[in-house]
Amino acid sequence: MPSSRVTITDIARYVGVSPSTVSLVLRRKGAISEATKEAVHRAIDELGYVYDRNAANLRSRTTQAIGLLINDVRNPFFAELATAVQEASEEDDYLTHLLSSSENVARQSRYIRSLLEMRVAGVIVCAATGTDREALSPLLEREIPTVLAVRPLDVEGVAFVGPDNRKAGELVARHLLDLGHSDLAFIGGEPGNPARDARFGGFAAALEERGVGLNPDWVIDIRPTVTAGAIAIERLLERSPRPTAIVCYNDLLAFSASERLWAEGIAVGEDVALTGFDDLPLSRVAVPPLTTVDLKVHEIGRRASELLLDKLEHPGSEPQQVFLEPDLVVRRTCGSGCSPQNRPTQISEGEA
Amino acid sequence: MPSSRVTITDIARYVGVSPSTVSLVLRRKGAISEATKEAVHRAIDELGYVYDRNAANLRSRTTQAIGLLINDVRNPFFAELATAVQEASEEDDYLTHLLSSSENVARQSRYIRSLLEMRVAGVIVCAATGTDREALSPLLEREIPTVLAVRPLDVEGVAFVGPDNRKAGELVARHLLDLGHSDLAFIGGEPGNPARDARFGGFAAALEERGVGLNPDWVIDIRPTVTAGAIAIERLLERSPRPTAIVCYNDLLAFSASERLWAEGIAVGEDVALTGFDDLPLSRVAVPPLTTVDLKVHEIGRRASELLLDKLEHPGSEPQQVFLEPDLVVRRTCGSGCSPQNRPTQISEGEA
DNA sequence: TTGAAAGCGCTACCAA
DNA sequence: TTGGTAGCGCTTTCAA
Repeated sequence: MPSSRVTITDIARYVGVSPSTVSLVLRRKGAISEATKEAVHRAIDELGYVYDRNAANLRSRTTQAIGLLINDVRNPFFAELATAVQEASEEDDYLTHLLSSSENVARQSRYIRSLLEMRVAGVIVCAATGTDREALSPLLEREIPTVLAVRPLDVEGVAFVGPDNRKAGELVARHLLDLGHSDLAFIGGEPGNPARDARFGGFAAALEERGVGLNPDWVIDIRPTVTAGAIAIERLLERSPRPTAIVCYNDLLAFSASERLWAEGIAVGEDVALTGFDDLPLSRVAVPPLTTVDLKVHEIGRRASELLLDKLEHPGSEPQQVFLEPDLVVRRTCGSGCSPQNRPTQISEGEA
Repeated sequence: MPSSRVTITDIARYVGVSPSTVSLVLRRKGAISEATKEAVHRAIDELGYVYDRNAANLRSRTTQAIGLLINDVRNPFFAELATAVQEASEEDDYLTHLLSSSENVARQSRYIRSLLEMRVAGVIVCAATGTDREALSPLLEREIPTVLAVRPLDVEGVAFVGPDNRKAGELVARHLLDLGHSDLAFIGGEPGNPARDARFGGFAAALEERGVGLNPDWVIDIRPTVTAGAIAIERLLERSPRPTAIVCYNDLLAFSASERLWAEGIAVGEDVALTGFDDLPLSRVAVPPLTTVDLKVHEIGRRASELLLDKLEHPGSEPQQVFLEPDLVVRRTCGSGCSPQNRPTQISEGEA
């Protein structure tokens, strides 16, 4: 069995047909008789032929591939998004090239270039923190079909799919207010980050709506690293008076906040209420299980993929902006209102 | 500015040199005068040229790309591995094509085919559960440089980089024994899974070494899903007598086990000791912070990448088997021996 | 230090 | 239902 230099021409010769016929069989195009189809496939097996996508892409000047640029695969939220995009695009026979910038804008730019050089048909982008219009211009100038996911960006005429962050902020705030809290803190994220601003905006609006004051001492801005929650809690504990409920910018941050409170002997869910945003799989098995907002990542990924593939089939359509409705998920960190169906036993999937 | 149909020939004409000269400039090869280099780069900017990697790959019959096939990006352990591989291969100017099979063997096979069609130079594989020799044969038959990572497989002559799982098992068992425990349970993973068997093997050996009996009632086999820990704990609690220490197959499993124990009113770290394997970033901020074994994922990724790239530069070298030394990380779930440097405040990176 | 020409493996296009 | 031929955009090879 010859190594990987078997070409379509070899197959053609072997079967006794023309290269174009073999190509048609390979692509399931045109009307080819069952007999030749079979013969071609047999030859492929026998000669150990492997399709050369580089040659095909070059000649056809198209690819059946999209790029997915995400800010960090290590964040479970975005890993889930990536999985959803991969699955959805696979259904339409597109391959997803997944690249993780690790929040590094320079690396992100290199990856955009790579994607361009590969001639991907389109790109889905969860932009790294600090990305500006300029950074995306290689995509926009060449009019590569692009959809922004999760992280909105101040760029005109680009499609977007993400959560309704403002609504999410309102949801937690109202829940906490309904539980009788009126001393609410908001920790994590930095002003200027659109997701943080929208969540905080919804949060603040809900307070105002109920005539509850917002204590600026209880708003802690901090870059959302895995350790940030703990630091924010430390700062918060220095304040006097202290809040009775703490809204965290995301679940990851809530975990470290929760640990810090526990370490200080403050019982989360009893002495203080705590919430996150995202609803990671891990949030169900946190101790105590975290009350949070399901941002529908999987659906975001699916919709982003659908939007992009749709754009590829039907160019020239208006760029859509999709904001998915979030769901409040009440668990144990708020002390009450816990519904029994949120018990961990109910969880059904996810290999460890 | 013309769209992406600008070719090397256009650049050549614009500058007044030949296409081969432009090609040489692009690849930083040959001896080209500074003047022409500059002129070429200017032309590239002005005409908006984008290198066509498909054409280059076709002609040169090689690629500067490797494939990374992982079983699940949603598992933070493997997300970290992916990041490490990406970073390391980037240093050698290789692009990593990251594909996550989600533990689906059929999908994994499709991805292997895609990688082959892309003509990647080599592949790193974290095999999906259930993968056999046959599944990797497309790679092996064509002698594509391959290195298995994390998950060993019963395949002759293939390079491997992973943790020393047996050692890891010994480490936790000895720690627990040192703390005075003699009633130890082992939960999660299934016999036949090499990682589980090695960890369990080391665990059992350590008990035997100290003359401590192993109660089969306290060995719970279960597929390591996110919910498995809780289920295993439920089964364990039905037994009588009960163990005083519980070793979990991995950190994710330990989280749900921990939550379940908490829900039952059993204080982890006081009433019972609990440990995991992996040392995920989240394990430091779990409540209580999880005692576990650092399997050195990042280093595994880096070494796997180095091994592969080395193989690409120097073919014909013997396939190496690298087993990295694990480190015990003592935190709070064992009740004692907690060193202050494991406080969450010490964590230094990772965007949430 | 640069150029001319051939050709990588495939698909497009037209013809039969 | 199939075949012939040109050529996608690059690199290789050899020559100047």
